[in-house]
Amino acid sequence: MGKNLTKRGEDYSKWYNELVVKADLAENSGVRGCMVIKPYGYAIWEKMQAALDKMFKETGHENAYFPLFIPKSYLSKEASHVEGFAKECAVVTHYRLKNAEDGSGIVVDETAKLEEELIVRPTSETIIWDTYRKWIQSYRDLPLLINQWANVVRWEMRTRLFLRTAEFLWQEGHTAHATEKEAIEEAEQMMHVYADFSENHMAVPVIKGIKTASERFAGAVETYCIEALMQDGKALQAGTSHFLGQNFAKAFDVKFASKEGKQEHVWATSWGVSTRLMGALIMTHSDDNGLVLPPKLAPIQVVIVPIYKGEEQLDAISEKVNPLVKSLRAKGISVKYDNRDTYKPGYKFNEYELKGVPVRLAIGQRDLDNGTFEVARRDTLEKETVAAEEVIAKIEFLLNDIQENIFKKALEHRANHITEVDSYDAFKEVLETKGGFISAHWDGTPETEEQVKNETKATIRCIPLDAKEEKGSCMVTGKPSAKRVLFAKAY
RNA sequence: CGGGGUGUAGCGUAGCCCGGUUAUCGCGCCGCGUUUGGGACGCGGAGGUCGCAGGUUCGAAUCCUGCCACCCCGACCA
Repeated sequence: MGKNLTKRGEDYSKWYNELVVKADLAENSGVRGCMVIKPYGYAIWEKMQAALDKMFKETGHENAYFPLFIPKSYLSKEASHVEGFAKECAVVTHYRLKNAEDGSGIVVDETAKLEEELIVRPTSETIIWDTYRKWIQSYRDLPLLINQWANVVRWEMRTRLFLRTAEFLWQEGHTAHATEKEAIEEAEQMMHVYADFSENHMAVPVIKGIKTASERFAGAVETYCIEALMQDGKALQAGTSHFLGQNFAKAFDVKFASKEGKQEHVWATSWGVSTRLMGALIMTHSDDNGLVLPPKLAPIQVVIVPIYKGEEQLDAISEKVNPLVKSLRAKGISVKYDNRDTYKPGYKFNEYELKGVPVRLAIGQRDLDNGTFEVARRDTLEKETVAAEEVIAKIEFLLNDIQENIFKKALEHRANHITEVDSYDAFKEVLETKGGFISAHWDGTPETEEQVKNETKATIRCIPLDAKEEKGSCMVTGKPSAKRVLFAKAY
């Protein structure tokens, strides 16, 4: 690890992969492009799930579950959807194996060929809309607001832990509405929910915006997104919410009888975030000592490390620690008292720093004598000695303060890495030297976007929602432009 | 699928060009003892189809052929 964090390019990639492994979050499974999420990593995902799920419920959504397998014909019903996903689908063609006649092992039983191949879902729009047709008859059945927690498979050429794995965990919301306006509001609402989660739970600042036509989801009319900026100056799409118009309703013939008694196609949205968010979390906050977790998502918020010689001292320490653990837990704070005698304190300090535990308490003979604890915070690595009777208040303060502080830090970093440019030369210069988001005028054509991508590898991350109207001219073609868009190299 | 690279113990590696004792070292693991306020130390120990299959040779981790896997760069992508 070491100084790699502040560098760009390959070093950062290496640092990230090493950090993930060392912090015990995940590993390559040996199955092409798939990862094993280890218990500590999964505990973070569970915290994210819980917080998101609560927000979905608060906005009126319910959870359901749909099949993993999708008949091939479903996928082809929506033209642009199939085009977008066809190249990365795992396909089930047979349903049985048998022993090879020459004894060489297990082989596919060719007589067990499926009449119609099944696709392992790369996303569930098609199978869900096929089901919605049966569920929706009347305007009284609308809106239908459903979310699913699931795994999906996309056969990516190249994969990377958390950021792009062949199989990943996510949630996908799929809603049906009576009116276009309501569906658009839903798509916008979920983008705001994602932004809220990202900033207030993950402490990752994001920019809300809409995607250009070429970056749009396959089958969507409009794609809303939140874009985050990593410490190495590359952008990461953290979540998307799509207004699907009537595309899927028409493809799957989902109609409802309106109040007026007319048959109309419903209006749809879909939205999702994935385990990629964990990648965002890691790459936004971590430093050379390891992970830095926001207190709201840390599986362990406080760790207590005893420093002792012999059993007697440990007992004396435990006597002080046990009631503290109890009262912290009563306040809903997750605490680990690490009294393992197989590791030394120094080892434990490093271990929990690597794992990003926000607050660490240490207590030894010196503290017993003085009635104190040593309190250390992960974000700044500062340590101080706190009187035992003040320690709970101190912990509560720190959990809030760390949450705010790491967000502020990330926000500052991002603010320093949004650069306005007015010429293509300046654009290239900033992209090479500083990276980050580049705010520039664009003529609105896919051709120009494509040209920039081919020449610089930067793409338009989004047209920010809050972009102010500003007359300008495209940095490439000089044609008129009404507002600036954000370019960046992305993961 | 194109271009490059790498496969040696759980992990990271030396040895390979120039074939020749019992395959190197570090981390980790196990045992005993001393340690414990920032990744402890000493002594002892276990652990290997040198990616796989052929070939050359008295002899192959090393040379040759074929295959496989993984990594990096492209195209693709949450």
